[in-house]
Amino acid sequence: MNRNMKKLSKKIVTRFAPSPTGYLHIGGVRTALYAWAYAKKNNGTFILRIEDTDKEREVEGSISHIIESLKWIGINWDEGPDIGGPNAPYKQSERLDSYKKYAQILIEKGLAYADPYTQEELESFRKKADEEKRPFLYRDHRPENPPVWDGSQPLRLKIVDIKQSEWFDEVRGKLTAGEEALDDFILIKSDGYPTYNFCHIVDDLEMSVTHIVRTDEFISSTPKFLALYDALGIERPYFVTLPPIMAPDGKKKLGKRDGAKDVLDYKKEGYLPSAMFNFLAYIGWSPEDNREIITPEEFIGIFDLARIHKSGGGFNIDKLDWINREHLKKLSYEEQEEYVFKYLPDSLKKLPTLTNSIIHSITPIVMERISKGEDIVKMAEDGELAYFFEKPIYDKESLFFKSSKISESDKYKTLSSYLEHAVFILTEIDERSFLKENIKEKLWSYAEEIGRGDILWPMRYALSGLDKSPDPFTLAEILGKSETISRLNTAIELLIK
RNA sequence: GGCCUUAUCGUCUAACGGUUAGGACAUCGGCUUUUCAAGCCGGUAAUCCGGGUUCGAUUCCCGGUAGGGUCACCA
Repeated sequence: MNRNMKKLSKKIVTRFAPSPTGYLHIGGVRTALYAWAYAKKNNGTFILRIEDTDKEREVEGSISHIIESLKWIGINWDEGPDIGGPNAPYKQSERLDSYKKYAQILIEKGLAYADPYTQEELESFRKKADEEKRPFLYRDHRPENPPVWDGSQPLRLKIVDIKQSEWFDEVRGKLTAGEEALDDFILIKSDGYPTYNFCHIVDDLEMSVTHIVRTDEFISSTPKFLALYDALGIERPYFVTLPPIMAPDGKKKLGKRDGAKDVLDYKKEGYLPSAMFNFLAYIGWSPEDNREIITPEEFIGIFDLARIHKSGGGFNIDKLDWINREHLKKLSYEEQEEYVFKYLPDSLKKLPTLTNSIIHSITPIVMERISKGEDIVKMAEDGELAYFFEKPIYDKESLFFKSSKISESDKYKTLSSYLEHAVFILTEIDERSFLKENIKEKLWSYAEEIGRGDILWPMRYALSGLDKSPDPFTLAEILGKSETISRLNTAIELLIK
């Protein structure tokens, strides 16, 4: 099947092509997400390709880390370095023969030549141009009789048609660039590896990539790519330019230096992959309706290149937290329990009092107070969970409600008598009916009689030992009848001692 | 600096010549409530500036301003 036939069949092929220079941050994942979603939506092919032609910047273990990151978010690929495919290999360092082949074609066409200059000579050209306040262009120094390329020197593309460039971008529309954007760029470095500028085009050609999805930093070099497409006589792909992701201050592009974290850090912090997916999908794209919460399936269904934004979107952690909450709410009860248990500190997990039943009971309480797993750790550290597992310790003065109507004289005796009465009422409740609604109902008229705050606050405090906690009825149900009464009696003893 | 590109509430965005400029996050207030959280209801808040085109500009054009990108033997 030749290229024209492929074109006719209109099979959409996109790719994500990271360099193995470290972890993947949200910018990279967002790019992958859009390329993937577009292929999925159109029943096309999504390829993962590793651009490892810069051996100096390569970081050991990056590839598996990148793969793990993409998989966590739910992105899968039809062809890639780990699973192979019809256009294998998918690591550029293993495709050097292809690049040599196309380089040879260009040499034969007289469109590529060896660069005879040393790095020092180039540097002085640059410096001179800089001093004269004009842009440096290699082609101003293009050698008249370049040596035969033997592989030890860089191979450059000879730009034969210096002109204004013009192309169409699926997001930005018509784009243009001045002549300065065109220069004799390096195709193959002196170390034998191709440059990105060259090899990504060869690979995209050989892998039949139809849509190039990437961020806007490549707009400036697109004229060079166009020159290469022309030199090789190949058809231009569709360009899909994504807006940059800005740092939280909205002032500059988000980069690793500005705190762009490894996406897997978000996993560690307890963000759900579906929430991260949702969040990333909305940095640079928005749906026609006003929905804010979206599943991957829904996203693929309504994703549309025409609705990709032109301007940069900021990274808003508050919004991510909110989205994560919304996704947490959508989890099943069992999943929520697992989630809560997962983030409990080991110190709590080891406690014999930590039963499945307790986990079951505290899950809703925890879930409505957190937006991510890290918050559970924080709650535990702040002692906001401890009272479920061990008896609270507190000062007896704190048992008194702030706007208590109890008179100062005999206040300990008065409050202890209130609590004794509460214990009496609770004792009457059958163990099986020791549920919050029931407890509240039984206690309510007495609470109304003496003043709600004067009994509900002390009760809650006796059960939790904290200024802030869930309501006493909920606490009583979770702790159970005997523990509840035991803790109330402890408070009574403290008061009358 | 050259070239390119972008511009709506504090933040992210909707609007494809005619809307009381909509929504979300954040924030503030109210309801509920013994406290916290959650929930519900409500408020404050925006078209960068200046010219055009048009009966009418957030929207189209030009200029300015500000932000971003890029000018590598990095991708």
